[in-house]
Amino acid sequence: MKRHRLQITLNDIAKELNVSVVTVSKALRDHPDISERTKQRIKKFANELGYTPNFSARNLSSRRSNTIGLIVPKIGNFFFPSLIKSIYKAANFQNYDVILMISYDDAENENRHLKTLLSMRVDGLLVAISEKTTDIQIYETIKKTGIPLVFFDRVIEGPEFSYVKIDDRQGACLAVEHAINTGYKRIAHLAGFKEINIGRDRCAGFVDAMKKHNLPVPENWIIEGSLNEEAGYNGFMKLCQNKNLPEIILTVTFSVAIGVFQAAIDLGLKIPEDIDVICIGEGPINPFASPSLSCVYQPIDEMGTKVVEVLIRQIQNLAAVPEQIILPPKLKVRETFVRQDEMAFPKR
Amino acid sequence: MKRHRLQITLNDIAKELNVSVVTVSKALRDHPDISERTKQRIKKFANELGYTPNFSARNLSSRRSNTIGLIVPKIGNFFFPSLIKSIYKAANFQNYDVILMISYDDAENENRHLKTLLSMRVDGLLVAISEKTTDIQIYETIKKTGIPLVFFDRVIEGPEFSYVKIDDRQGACLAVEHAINTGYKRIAHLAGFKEINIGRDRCAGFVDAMKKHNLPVPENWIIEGSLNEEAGYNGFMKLCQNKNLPEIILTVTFSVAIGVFQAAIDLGLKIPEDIDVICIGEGPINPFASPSLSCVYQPIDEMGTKVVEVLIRQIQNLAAVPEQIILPPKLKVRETFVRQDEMAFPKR
DNA sequence: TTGTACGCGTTATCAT
DNA sequence: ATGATAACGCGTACAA
Repeated sequence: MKRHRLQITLNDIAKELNVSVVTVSKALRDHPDISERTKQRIKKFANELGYTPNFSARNLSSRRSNTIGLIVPKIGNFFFPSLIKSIYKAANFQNYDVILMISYDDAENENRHLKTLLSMRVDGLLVAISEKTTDIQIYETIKKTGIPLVFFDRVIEGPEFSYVKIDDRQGACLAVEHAINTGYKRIAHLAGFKEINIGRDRCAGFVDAMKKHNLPVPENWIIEGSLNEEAGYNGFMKLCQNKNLPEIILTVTFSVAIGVFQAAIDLGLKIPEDIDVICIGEGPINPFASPSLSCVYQPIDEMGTKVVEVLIRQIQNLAAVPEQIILPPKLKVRETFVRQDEMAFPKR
Repeated sequence: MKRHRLQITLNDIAKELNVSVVTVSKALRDHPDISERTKQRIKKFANELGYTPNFSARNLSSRRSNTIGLIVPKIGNFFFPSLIKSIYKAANFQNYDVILMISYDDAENENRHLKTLLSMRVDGLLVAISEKTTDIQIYETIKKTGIPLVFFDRVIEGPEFSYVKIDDRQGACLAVEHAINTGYKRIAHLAGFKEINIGRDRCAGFVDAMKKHNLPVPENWIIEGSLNEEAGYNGFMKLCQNKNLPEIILTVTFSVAIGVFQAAIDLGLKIPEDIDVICIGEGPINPFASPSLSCVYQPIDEMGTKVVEVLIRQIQNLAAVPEQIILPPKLKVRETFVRQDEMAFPKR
């Protein structure tokens, strides 16, 4: 299996042009050392030969990759693809390439990807942890090694870590208060697991609002589960085993809401007539589907921009201490939906 | 901006353990040369130190990356995320890491990503071209350089290229014949641009079926556009400017169908009562949304598996000539929907 | 302005 | 079973 793919190197160009490797290297990188004339000559020739710099060699020698690693738990929903786009945009603007990996909400995958990205010596890491991530040892190690690391959305809390996230607690609270203002009193919550900040905080916000308005929360009206459609489906089914149904359900994510819709179909329940739904986070539920799904809007674009900002500050050693940014959510009564992914993507 | 991140190297371990670098290298890679005892000793120590092999150095020295580059046009729909998952699975199973890049349907992005991946010296490339890709020069160059390259779904046709795709023409034909069998005669097509195989072939299939059944196709009932929601929205609006409306519309993609649904809402048209829709490709349109959206199912999983197979064959030089695989589509009358992205993700 | 020498961390080859 | 040496392709420091 010996292959000889003739990748052009600086050496090849140098020999051919009767100059030194260094000259070629500098010329191609627009180093001021080299005269405009030779630069042009070298560039032209390199181009003709189809020269592609060797990332590894460059990386090894310069000890910089100009690359940041990005790990997300999933891409099958609305939220992360939008966020990824925003991160790409911000990173490219600063001349960083992004290497994207998907953990599929699995802690082992996440670990493996972290190691791969570390071995690539990315300049920094952007991570939204998986739902299953409980062992934070690797992150402590990374922290110790000094590699810039910023969490977003799904974060590990602790003074030593940087992150950018939504104020989930307030978000949930907003949603519930909206429901209450609309006239609902019997409210249930399909929650995320307590192990992850999102599940924890949003549930706390739910409880906050209910307490504030002196509304009771039957124990079995808070159902914990994953953050995906399946959890929504199962959670709703479970909820419906009770004799007394709530009037409205707050779901921890948009995906969970989708699952609820599906379950409602299967049970022959109409939304919002029989039971209503409100959720945190939005997505491409088609407007014709539910006339009434309100939600708490997450400032996705701002989050992407901010998290890249923070990371780059760290990469450039401008941030001495961890930064923790908490963005405000906003209530949004659904009208129409614009899919961010279809927006034009600006050039670098 | 001088940073000293102490990345442990083989050398560090070697010195500390009073062995040579080579021994450490071999031990960590389970080379048969090394005795079990020293292997254990070295591995244990390396672990304690948190050693992470340097991808670049390894890559440079071994001239293999064990990595394949993957470029997709978008991730904001159902199709590509599912496909990506299937590709990941297949690639990981063969011990390849995947580096994913997104072109956002922009030819420049695609080019830039290709160069980045080439510079990383990935072992092979998997590409679904952007809607805007017309200049295929870079692919010819890549082909000449001998780097394994396999297109999927959105492909560049030509005997010199390998690809795995759906039989789009037959798919469209199937869809239209289903519509005809259902009783529809007045059928329009929101098509993709002719520049891309998908737009071309699916439109041809549409025409095939109409001709076969002696049904007329008014010129303005074939409307070309992009493959996204926006195109569906605009296309439908344009279609509705005609005096005579079709009974059903075949959309080139699922995303386009979504756009049609949205436009229908805005126009106050009911689907399927006023006008029906059928499409190629499926997605998470909620079952409660449209009782009648049938579609042509694309064997996503098989496609992902196959394309990785073909690529790895090429990487291992087992395929002397380009391979072109065309998978059969299948008509699917929608009942319920299972989101592939939420399926369990098998470990490597 | 151009070139020389060396090192980056790893692996392959060839000894011992 | 273990080790010395030379690459891999490029960038930096310094010399010419």
